[in-house]
Amino acid sequence: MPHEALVHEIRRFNRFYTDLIGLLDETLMQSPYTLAEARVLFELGRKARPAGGRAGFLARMFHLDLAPVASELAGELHLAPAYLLRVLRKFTAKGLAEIRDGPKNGLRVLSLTTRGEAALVDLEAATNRDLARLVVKLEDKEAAELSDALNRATRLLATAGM
Amino acid sequence: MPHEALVHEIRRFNRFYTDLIGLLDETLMQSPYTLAEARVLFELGRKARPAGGRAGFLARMFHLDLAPVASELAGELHLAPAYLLRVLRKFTAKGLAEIRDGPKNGLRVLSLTTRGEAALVDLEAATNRDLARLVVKLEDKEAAELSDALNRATRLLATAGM
DNA sequence: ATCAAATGATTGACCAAGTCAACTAATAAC
DNA sequence: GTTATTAGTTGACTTGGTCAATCATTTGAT
Repeated sequence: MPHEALVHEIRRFNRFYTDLIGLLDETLMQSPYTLAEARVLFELGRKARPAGGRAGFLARMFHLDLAPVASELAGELHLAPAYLLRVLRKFTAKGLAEIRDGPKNGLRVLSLTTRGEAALVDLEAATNRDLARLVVKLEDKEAAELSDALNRATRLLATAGM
Repeated sequence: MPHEALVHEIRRFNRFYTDLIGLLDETLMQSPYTLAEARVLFELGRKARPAGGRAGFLARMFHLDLAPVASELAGELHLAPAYLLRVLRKFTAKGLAEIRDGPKNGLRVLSLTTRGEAALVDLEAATNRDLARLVVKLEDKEAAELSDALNRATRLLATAGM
């Protein structure tokens, strides 16, 4: 099969890339958060609205509630519910996040506090700084090529995976 | 700076790719090995010669005659020496690997037993099967494109990183 | 030759990340 | 109204991984 070579290429890339992001993870470890905690923080930032926050106009109109429910987050991050809860407890204890009862009771709606958003901004700044240091050596043309390569890879792997 | 957009693209790719290999890791978790253990097994297979002293078929195939020393392996895999040793102990207990004194005494030379190589073959077969299932949906032309994209990304990230 | 750093390996004690199973609470189904 | 389901929650526990102290071998200085 002609795909066998591709399999080996992917594994080679895997080794390479895993090593690379391993370096970035180290900076993440400098932060007061576990890898899992950092992922939760990121995902909350991507999906949650602030505690006091109003839903956006469209969101209200079409009942698109983007504030994530605990189980939803657990599913997306592949975290055991019990463990996610511990992480969230830690966050609430530090005043970074809030857990409130949702409209459908029994469900819990998650949100970042202002302080949580600040923490997220800090964390993103740190990882961005690291990545920036990594790519700063690239010529503009190379940067464009890398961007293109990553997009292609994503698109192809995604169509393969679904 | 024009690189800022690239940084965000890399992070997006990171999320995507991490998720993807997360799926593959799951199959790895089905195996009796930890992720760390699996990595040690892989690396031993890539570098170690079998106990008898001749290079194993994998080593021969890739022209690697390098019997790894414990500290070397710990460095490459970024594992704490103490932890690597535990993994190796587990392997020797199961008859998968051997630890012998090297020429420079004080150093320890590692090798896979025949049984260890068999275990490695099994493990590689499993992960290859998963990857194959992933890419089988690609047209030949797409497969070539993916291969190209991964190679470009590797090259560019490598030159950036070093 | 001898003693002092230095490097690598090893061990036991320890910590914390993550799991498991049992339980509560709210909703949905019949 | 009773049962079954789904989400959440908690405490007990397992185990992956770390830390600090120790042993062993080597290297370098005097």
